[in-house]
Amino acid sequence: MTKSRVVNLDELRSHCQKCSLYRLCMPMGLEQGDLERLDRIIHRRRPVEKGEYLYRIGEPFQSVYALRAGSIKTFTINQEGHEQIVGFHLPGELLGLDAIAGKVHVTSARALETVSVCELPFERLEELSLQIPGLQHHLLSLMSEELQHEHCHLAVLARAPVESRLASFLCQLSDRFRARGYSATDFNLSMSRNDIANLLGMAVETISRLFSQFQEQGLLKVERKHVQIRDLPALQTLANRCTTDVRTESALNRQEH
Amino acid sequence: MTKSRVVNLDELRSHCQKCSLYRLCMPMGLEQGDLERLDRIIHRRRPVEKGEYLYRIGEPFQSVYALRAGSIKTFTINQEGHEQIVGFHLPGELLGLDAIAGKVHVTSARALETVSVCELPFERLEELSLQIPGLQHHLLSLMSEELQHEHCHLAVLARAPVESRLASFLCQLSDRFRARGYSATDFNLSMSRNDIANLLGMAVETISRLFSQFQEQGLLKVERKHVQIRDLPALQTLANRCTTDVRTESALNRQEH
DNA sequence: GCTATTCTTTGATCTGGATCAAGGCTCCGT
DNA sequence: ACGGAGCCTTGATCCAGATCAAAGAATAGC
Repeated sequence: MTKSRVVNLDELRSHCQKCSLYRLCMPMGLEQGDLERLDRIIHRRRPVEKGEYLYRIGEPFQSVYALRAGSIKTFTINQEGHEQIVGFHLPGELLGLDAIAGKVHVTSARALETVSVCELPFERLEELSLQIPGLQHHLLSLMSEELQHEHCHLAVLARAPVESRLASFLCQLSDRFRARGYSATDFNLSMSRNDIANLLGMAVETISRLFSQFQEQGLLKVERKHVQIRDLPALQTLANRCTTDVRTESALNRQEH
Repeated sequence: MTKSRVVNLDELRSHCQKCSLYRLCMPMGLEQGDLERLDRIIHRRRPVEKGEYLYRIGEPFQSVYALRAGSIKTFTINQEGHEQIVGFHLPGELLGLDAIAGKVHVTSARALETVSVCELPFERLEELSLQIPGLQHHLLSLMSEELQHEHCHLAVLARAPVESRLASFLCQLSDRFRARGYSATDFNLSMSRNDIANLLGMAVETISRLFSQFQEQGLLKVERKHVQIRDLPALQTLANRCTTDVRTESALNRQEH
């Protein structure tokens, strides 16, 4: 997250072959030729600034987006116009897959900081999936992971007391940073307390109080956006997650070959 | 739901061509030949009795299941062994897609009443998806719908007061029954109050009180498992759903060609 | 058909976390 | 450097809905 504020324009123009993330967003073991075919359908878009939208609810669905740097929140809007965050996204993740069925975006995606993305026109991606071995399976797997992840989130919202919710959120972030080669215990939150509260179905004030409480208990140090986890095992115990979150697990496996 | 208790053995042995549900579970517009190829990979399993498991968390993932008759609940188990229901499933739905990524089931599926299912070995389904036009897209669409549906559920759990939760649940059921050609206002709940409470993240007592309250308000009549919706619009207003739930919407579209 | 068990309803109480209120910090633009 | 607009924190109060308790249906097992 720290690194993501620096946007290297050369890097933006670079190809999958050189992208340190392609193991996360695309299947491993792709032939060189396949990687090139994939590369050819990808539009490398200019950076999206903090607060800008990658796509909005209701827009026609054309492409999915692979996040290369920075972080993004996705959310729905209910009938009162209230925003409900469904997730935060880190580099290597594919966004927009939930719009396949309706051909219209059902969530909005908004940059939490400057991000760079690869745009993958979905129809062409589907065509390629019929041809490149493993690509179809990879897409299905990614969606399946997302489903699993939502199951966990759902269980948290349905049952967990507030301490567990925040602990669970932090542990999950920790895992995801680790999977990306960043520190698992020392990171910046790119989202506001408000956004965290929204995701976890609680009030901002409660988030704030919990951060203070966790700090007093020696579980972590927090200053503004910066979090340093002091006792990850204790935090994990607090989190008591439904099942190990596979999203991070499989990302790790992929990372390690 | 009412009909589902009668299990016709002839029907169980019948093929996709004759199945009234194939429009729901499989893509429409399949060539006769394609439908036969699909049909050939399907195992028609004997009925699963109420309370029996279709699959359990941790079991190796081999197949997805198309529900033909009856209803099923799927749930995760948290570390205290507590069951968290993630959904109820009606005829025409495909179950088990969340296990693709990990090759292991991450939810358990348990019959709420006697059900019949078609088992589709997933590897063979994947192979077919590379060959039959539209099948790959259909699978992706189904998963995408599921994701959307979970987003809605998530929004309900995060924000909605109890009245909205139950109203939302009932409206959704109503829609899904309608999409299947059953009455949208008159149906039986195959799940217990406990299961409903669990899904919606509330206490059984609250569910019970709300049913009484809704009845007093003239929104519905409820007796034991049987629900008769009297004022669907009012219920929908109460529900105030995040976005129209696409799962039922697209099923309707498919039904009507 | 009878008893045990599980499911459902209703009432009374209690509490976790929301809401309300207010002051301090940051970061932004000028 | 300064002023203003959001953020974030902390404290005080309140209430929606959980929990506890108990009795009445329904179903299953014998």
